[in-house]
Amino acid sequence: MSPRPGRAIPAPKGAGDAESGEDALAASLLLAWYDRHARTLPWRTGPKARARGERPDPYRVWLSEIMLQQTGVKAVAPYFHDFTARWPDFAALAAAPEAEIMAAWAGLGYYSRARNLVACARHVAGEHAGRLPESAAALAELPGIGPYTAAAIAAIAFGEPVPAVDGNVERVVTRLFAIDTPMPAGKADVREALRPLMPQSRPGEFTEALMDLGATICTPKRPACALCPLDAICAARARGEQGAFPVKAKKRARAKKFAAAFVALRPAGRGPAGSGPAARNGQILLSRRPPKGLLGGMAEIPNSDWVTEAVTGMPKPPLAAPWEKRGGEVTHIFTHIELRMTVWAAELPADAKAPPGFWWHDLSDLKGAGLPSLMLKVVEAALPGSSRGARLGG
DNA sequence: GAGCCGTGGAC
DNA sequence: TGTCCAAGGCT
Repeated sequence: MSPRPGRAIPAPKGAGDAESGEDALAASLLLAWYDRHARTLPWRTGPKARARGERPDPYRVWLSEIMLQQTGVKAVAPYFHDFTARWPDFAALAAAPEAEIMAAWAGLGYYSRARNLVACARHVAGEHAGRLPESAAALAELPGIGPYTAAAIAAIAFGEPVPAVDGNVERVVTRLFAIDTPMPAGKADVREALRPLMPQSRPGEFTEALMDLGATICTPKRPACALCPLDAICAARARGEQGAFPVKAKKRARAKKFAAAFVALRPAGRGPAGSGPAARNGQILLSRRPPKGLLGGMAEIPNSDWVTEAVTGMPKPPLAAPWEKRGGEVTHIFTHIELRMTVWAAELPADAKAPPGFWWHDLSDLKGAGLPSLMLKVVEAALPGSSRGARLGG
């Protein structure tokens, strides 16, 4: 049960202990590698500027860390640019309407992050004069900031030598020390194994180095051990068992669910009648999901209850109209649900009123509607081509 | 501790 | 086609 079976002699943990020789070596090797191979990312301060004493903007570090929770760098980058351009600091973000921020987050997923982002920004702006607290312990009190994010911000933005264990670090460290405690319980072992490695001088860069190593060299499949700075001291590598770490439990199968979506359209209220298919210049009926739960707080295409059996007829629509099945079926995969939505559409008169809680939105500004990806798929199925310009992953 | 909570890319 | 996974947090 030792957290570090790969080490021959456990390091003493007494107060004031210097790093063990092996720990210091590992940290030194990793930082030297980072100096040559650090990824350049929009929210970072690179090794050269760091050496001049510069630190990254805590607001940008915080924003990036929230966006990067369970989300790849490639997906985050355009959202990060958009957010920092529109809201450059805590005060600006705190002053923005929540619906606007939710719409800007649309497509990035895990929408509770956006709600917590707003709550956190307002708390920091209101209670902390627009500045983040600097310790991991204090950061962890803020909404949307858990153990990992608190440690990452504290280390990267404020220089606190605390171990931040994300998926990358988990993989690197379980392999380095051959830690075989199954996740997520084993995360505590990873944290304790990492703690004595944390360099006092460059904890932020050390944290970034672990993540870069995990993202580019110590990958889940086919790790590039020949290029790894820790190759010679890696316990899993010595055994030839890199693929065995980290140990994880199997995931449950996804539940299948069925529903119907209702794409209600009305022509533009004024101006010349459009030539060709009038719908793309018209409006679409939207509603808002309950504040919590799946897609909580997001705009949506009106839709039926989600049930476990295939839908045969037409469920109750949001308003009376000549509904027709159009665009077949949309399949969308969530983390734990596979959803199949049949798409119904109807053209309404230009003066059709939106029922209470619903509103009409211009199809020419579909992106501004802030629809999550599932709902964009529904629109695309009903009106091919209409979502051009929206973020649809193509 | 375990389930819930998005999305898109890689293999 | 199915599976895993990505800088996790909340309940």
